[in-house]
Amino acid sequence: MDTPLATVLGRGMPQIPQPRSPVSVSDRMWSVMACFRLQEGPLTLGAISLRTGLPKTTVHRMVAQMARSGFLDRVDDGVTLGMRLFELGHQVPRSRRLRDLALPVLEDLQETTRTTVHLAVLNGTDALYVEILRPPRTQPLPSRVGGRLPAYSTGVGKALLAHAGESPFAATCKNGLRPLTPSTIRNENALRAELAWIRANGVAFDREESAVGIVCVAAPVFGAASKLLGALSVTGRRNELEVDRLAATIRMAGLSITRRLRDAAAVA
Amino acid sequence: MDTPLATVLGRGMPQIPQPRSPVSVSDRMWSVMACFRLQEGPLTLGAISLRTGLPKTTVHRMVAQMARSGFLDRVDDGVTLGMRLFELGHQVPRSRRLRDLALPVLEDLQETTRTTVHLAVLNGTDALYVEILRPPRTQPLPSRVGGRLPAYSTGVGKALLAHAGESPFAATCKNGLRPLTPSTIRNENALRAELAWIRANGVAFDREESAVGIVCVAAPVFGAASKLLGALSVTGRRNELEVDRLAATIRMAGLSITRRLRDAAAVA
DNA sequence: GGCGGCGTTCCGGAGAACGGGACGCTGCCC
DNA sequence: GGGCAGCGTCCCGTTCTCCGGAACGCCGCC
Repeated sequence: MDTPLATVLGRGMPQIPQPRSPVSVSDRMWSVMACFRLQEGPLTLGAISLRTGLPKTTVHRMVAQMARSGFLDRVDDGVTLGMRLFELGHQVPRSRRLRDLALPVLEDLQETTRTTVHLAVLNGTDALYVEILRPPRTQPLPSRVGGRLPAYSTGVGKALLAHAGESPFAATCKNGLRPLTPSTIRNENALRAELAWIRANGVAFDREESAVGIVCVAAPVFGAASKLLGALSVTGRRNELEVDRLAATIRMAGLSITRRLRDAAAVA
Repeated sequence: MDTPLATVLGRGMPQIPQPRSPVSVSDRMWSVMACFRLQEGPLTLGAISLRTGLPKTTVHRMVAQMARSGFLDRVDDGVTLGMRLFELGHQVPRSRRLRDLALPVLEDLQETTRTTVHLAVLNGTDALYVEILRPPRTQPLPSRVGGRLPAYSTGVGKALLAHAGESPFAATCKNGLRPLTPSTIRNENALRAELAWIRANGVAFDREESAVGIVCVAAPVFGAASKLLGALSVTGRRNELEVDRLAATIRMAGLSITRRLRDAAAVA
């Protein structure tokens, strides 16, 4: 994500005239798409060239091709991600199946708790939000469907990390624990202990670890063969949400979804 | 969409040994992604090879590259669309901006009418659903976020088509009007008249034209400079929804969103 | 008029993509 | 057990597509 393509390409580092590691077109296409940021308008070819480190000519050609294929859209003065990507994104089965089966339970949870409900999956070392239900007419929290946060710093993320086995944990430690707030876990051993606690108790708490003033309770969701599929959480402002009282409710919701997933798997 | 890649590639037609029209990798990648269908499990390499018309070896290599880039995910026994696509799909600005600004109004509409609310944009000659709000605990309608239907056959679609200018209308006629139900408009002149009526009245009705037993009322949404951005609709079962009584409400909602979009554009 | 930035076109060179062919594996059926 | 169909994978010579520097036309601005 933050890897500048120049690194991947072995460019922008003139001091080392490496034979230039072979780069697939697929890599280049990815890097072009990845340089679009949320909350930004269209990008010019020049901007894309700058961000990817690809020569202007190359960007020109690739954008033309990708626009023909529908990956990108040409708008009045620039380029944006294309509607075909929107379409494809909603067909990704990993998120889709989970979401569809979890939705009724999430709705119940949303209605009984009157708070914001999150559903997330683990992607690399990040928690990636798959669905968010907000109570109508409230100041929305900053979380976004399709957005991601480091797993160790959020409730859903820790619930995921706790049940995902050793390798994501190791990767997390290797990446380093950068604190988002004063309360974010910043120590490998503390994280290990926290995850053990989460495994033992079936819920994860987030006490202002991802954003100041925001707290949350989360529980994991499993599929057939006890495979970790995702996690759900209830989130709110510190003075409006009593996380301890909701722990049992969230665990319950997690188990409900797990049950639904297993039943669906049995039918299919 | 339904174009077999073999055609694009000039393959599979041995009788004409054309010099083989040049095909970009981007096209091939697109065709690989496009052969995944909703409600389907993972595909094997062989299946992808079959659907795209690409040689097995080529598919093997491309899938490997695309999986490395995150476009695809390798699962136990096959390949699926990757989580990165999910992520990218949610950043597409055309749908994102519209959705974000329309959402509060859609929620109000959902709450006051207690029915399913749709938000869609025009993509080619199809209506592409960008957001759907369903009343909790109801039998869901078949529509899907990220799904598409021919514009001429749905309420939102006709509202879009009516205000999209001549070219989408011409394309629609060229594609042919395939009826989805006995009530679907199947005549070019009838469609033209219907669209004129919609422009004059500001709302579009769908009386079981896209699915038997399903009716809907729709209205367009415009942005700055009166540019058509999308359309919204309220949908329900024939015996539960009185479309005529809701016409004014939907028009009102459409205008509210239009206003919000203009205000937001003025600020930005 | 000079200039910086934009998007665009051209074209020779080269390296990534291509795909036929062959291999090892599994599961199925005679 | 042998044959076989289908799977994923690997090898490797060919070649076609991608690559990107250079140059161009265009606008808006000091």
